Amino acid sequence: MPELPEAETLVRGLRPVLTGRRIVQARIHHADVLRVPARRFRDRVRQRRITAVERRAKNVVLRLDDGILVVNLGMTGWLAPFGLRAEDPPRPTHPAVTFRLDRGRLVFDDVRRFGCVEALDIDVWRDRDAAFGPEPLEEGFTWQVLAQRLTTSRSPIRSWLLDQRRVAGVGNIYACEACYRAGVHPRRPARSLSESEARGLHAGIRDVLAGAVAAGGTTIRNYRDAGGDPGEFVRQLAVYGREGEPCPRCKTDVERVVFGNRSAFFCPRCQPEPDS
DNA sequence: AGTGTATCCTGCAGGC
DNA sequence: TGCCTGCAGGATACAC
Repeated sequence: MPELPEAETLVRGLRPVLTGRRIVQARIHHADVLRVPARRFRDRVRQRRITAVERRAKNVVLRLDDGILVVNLGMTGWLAPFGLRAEDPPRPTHPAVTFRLDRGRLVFDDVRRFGCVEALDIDVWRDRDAAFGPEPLEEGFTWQVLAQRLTTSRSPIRSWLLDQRRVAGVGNIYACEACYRAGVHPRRPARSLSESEARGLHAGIRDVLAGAVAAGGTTIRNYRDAGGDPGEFVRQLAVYGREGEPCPRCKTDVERVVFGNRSAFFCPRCQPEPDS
């Protein structure tokens, strides 16, 4: 579910209320969101203070005074703060982990439990962090950086964009939307993009992600921010989830095609088929 | 190196 | 109403 804009929105809501808090204890309701035995996890976070709240790729990163707490939200993950804001969010329906804090509590809620919560040593996190591709909204992500990276791969551009080692934080919604904005068919081999198409894709990625952050993310079904509110970007989606509806630009019906196990949405006229 | 398939899990929408 | 199928914002492992 959550891609970069959703994780970023969540982080922005959590940062002011979690920074400086101390984890008194963790309660595990569903150990399958952990990667180590529950007891080991609890021991690693007990009495640790949260020193910073950040995002990397699609992950919520809580820096602790000793180690790092990384939350991958998976498809339906959500972090809900209670007793920390003027108003509490709605009660979680599928709590997996509850962190009791020195004031209030933080609940990791996850319907499908594809998400995961890990307490890592700083050096383990450093390696993990280094394996992600560039953050697309940071200054260093220029169109030249993207164009250069595209040249090494024959994989379809939509699949390429989903690989977190190549560019961090892009998921299926924004990959489809970025391809649309660039006028590039989602199945085009990455290295077949011309220089001007790479420029267009770069702009498409940045604009769609920045727009989605500004709108508080996209809520298709489950996504909620720290206050429990949905994101509004769904109204600005041009193709994702809009099979059979008119392309905003040329009015041709949007199509859906499945490859790499995921649906891709595109306008057959604005994003012509690759030669095959 | 790429692709298709399967897996984890729950919920919901649509067809009959 | 109930049952069935397919689908879902992610990530990974496998065989070919």
